[in-house]
Amino acid sequence: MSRTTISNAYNRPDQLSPQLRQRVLETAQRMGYPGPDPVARSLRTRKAGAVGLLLTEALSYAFRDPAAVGFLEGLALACEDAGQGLLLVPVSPERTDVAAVHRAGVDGFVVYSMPDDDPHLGAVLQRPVPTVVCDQPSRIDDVDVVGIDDHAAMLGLARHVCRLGHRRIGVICMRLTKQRHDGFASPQRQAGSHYHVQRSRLTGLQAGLAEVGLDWGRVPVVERFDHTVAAGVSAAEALLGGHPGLTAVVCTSDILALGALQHAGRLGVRVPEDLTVTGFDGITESERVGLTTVRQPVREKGRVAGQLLLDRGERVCPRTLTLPTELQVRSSSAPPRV
Amino acid sequence: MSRTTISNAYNRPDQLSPQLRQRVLETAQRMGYPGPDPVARSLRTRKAGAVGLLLTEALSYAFRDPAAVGFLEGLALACEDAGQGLLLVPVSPERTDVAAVHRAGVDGFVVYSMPDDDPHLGAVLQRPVPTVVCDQPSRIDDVDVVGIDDHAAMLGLARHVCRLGHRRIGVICMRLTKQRHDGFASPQRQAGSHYHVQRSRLTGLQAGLAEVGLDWGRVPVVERFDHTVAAGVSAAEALLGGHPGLTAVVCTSDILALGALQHAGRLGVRVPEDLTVTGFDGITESERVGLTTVRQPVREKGRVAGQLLLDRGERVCPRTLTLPTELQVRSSSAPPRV
DNA sequence: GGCCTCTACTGAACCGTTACCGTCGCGGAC
DNA sequence: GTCCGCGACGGTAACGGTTCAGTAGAGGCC
Repeated sequence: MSRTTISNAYNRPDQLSPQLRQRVLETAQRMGYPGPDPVARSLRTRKAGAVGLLLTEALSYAFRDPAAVGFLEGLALACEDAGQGLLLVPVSPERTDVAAVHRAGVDGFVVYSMPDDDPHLGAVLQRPVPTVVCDQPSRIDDVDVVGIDDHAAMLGLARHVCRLGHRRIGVICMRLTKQRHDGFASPQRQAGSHYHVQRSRLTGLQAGLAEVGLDWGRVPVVERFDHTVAAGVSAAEALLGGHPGLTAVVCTSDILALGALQHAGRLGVRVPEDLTVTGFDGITESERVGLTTVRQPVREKGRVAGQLLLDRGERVCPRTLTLPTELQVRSSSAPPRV
Repeated sequence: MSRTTISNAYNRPDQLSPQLRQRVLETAQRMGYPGPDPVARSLRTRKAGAVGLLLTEALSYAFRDPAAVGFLEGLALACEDAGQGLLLVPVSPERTDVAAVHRAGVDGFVVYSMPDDDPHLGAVLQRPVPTVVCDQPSRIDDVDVVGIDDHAAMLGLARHVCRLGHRRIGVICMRLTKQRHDGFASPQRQAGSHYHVQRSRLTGLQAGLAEVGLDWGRVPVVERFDHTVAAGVSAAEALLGGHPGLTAVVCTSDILALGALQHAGRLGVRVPEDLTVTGFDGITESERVGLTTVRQPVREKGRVAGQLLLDRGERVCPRTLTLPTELQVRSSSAPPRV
């Protein structure tokens, strides 16, 4: 019996008589044939049926960040709709081991918020498959980009804080380099950050403060490598400890802001009466605690990234999608005490 | 130049002289050869370099469940350590479309908490690759199993509640069938549940209540299809509305318990003075709100599942691992008012 | 009966690698 | 001078499918 007939029995039931098909399947069952091999099929059809995802860091890290999980959810949703798998590519955190990218049998890649100069990104671009980059500007041609306008969003938040009357403002931000650094970050360190998202948020903030004449060089910025509530606590401690007169703490993520709130609570500092605290992302928890923040559509971002990758008809020109953000003014921000 | 040499240039630098290798790579670059094709390589080496994961339902659903996210994190961690990818297999929620399982190019599968009779599970077992099943007993030979003892864990919780003196107890549980059903669930409906986890927790509870002479047939059990805080709220509303005399509400998940707490708060019912509420899972949020619950090591579960799949030396006999759980007594449980 | 069409099935060519083994040239030992 | 060993590289055959271009036979039509 010919191989073609077997193939048809599995893939094109209408191409052969039901009884022959039945006979083929029974025989296969009897002989312990497990059905067509997916890899061989992929080789021949030149379709892997899956999308590769490169996450920032150690995978485990991403799963603790609600924004990343939301993104993942949206992306998974898009893949599911298209019947495509989603392959989490193992990115060794420190190593330059790009082999995993080369070994990924996928029809396209989504790169989520990687440091600018990451070798993995380079490896992805070498691969002859379409790619969508998230939260990262791409000078590279032929690559779709989806993200938000971090600069403008943070500018809006800065204006809100300034309009309330705050002039003594401190900042807590996420990691700026791949190397661990916990402490105050100078303007040149900020400018040299590997992470586009953090850079943009800081420059947005800077622009906002400049509008009311504040000198960015005098604004204390505390950086934390870990992105956890605990890191937010310790950052707030360092910030308020070194600058007791601050009336507002602007954080570049909700997680860090939650930590700042927690620290204020322990200190007996009332929010917002004594201190204004703001975040960024709009995670679920932020609403519950009344955190003023910028909501960004993380789930939508993932979904759009997936669709951009999968729905490309014969589209050739790369697209750049900027999703809207929304300033969420809640109860953690108020005018400073006179 | 022979193909073998090219292959060696990429994969076995020690097998050829540096200058030849250099020449090969340069020529490849110049000719636009993107490096060895991962799919063809997989076909030849019979290794896909990835593990497939089947999640309960629509992927998107899982990402909202902290327990599932924790599991995913642990599994991703294990895969990352082994340099393996993690493929999220798109499981169409309602459809019996098993094709995605057949098309997944993976070296093994992890099946996470699927309904007993799910056709996808059957399709996985047909595939000639090792499989690890989670939170599900497996009569099937040749399959590793990892999970917790839901029955015993819930029995422990039940004893705690009974020892406090509660006798008028209501229950809120997650979905028992794939078909949507929101409302009270009779004992036979419980017994007919497709979800082993829910079944075990309920029988554990039943056993615990039986020890103090309570008739399970008289214990109201409210089922909710959606696993959200909002569903917990509405379930608590139905439960307390129909049975005003209850002194304790036992929930089979923390998420639902959070909803019950919320509903109690809105009602002005004090916890634990007027009402005891318990959960299950031990998610982060449960600690913050002081929820009495059973902590299960979700991350560890994922990690162990991955290791079981990847580390199997020449082990043949299937293994069953039962991870420990821990009763967490917090401030949401107390003796009933006299 | 010859021609044509249609259905049901088959043969052979690829898809892009890697594993296995053979060959070739060279230097050193006897 | 011959033989052996070794390092470096090349040839060939799978790996397990799908696809495309057939072919055999049945049946309809003139």
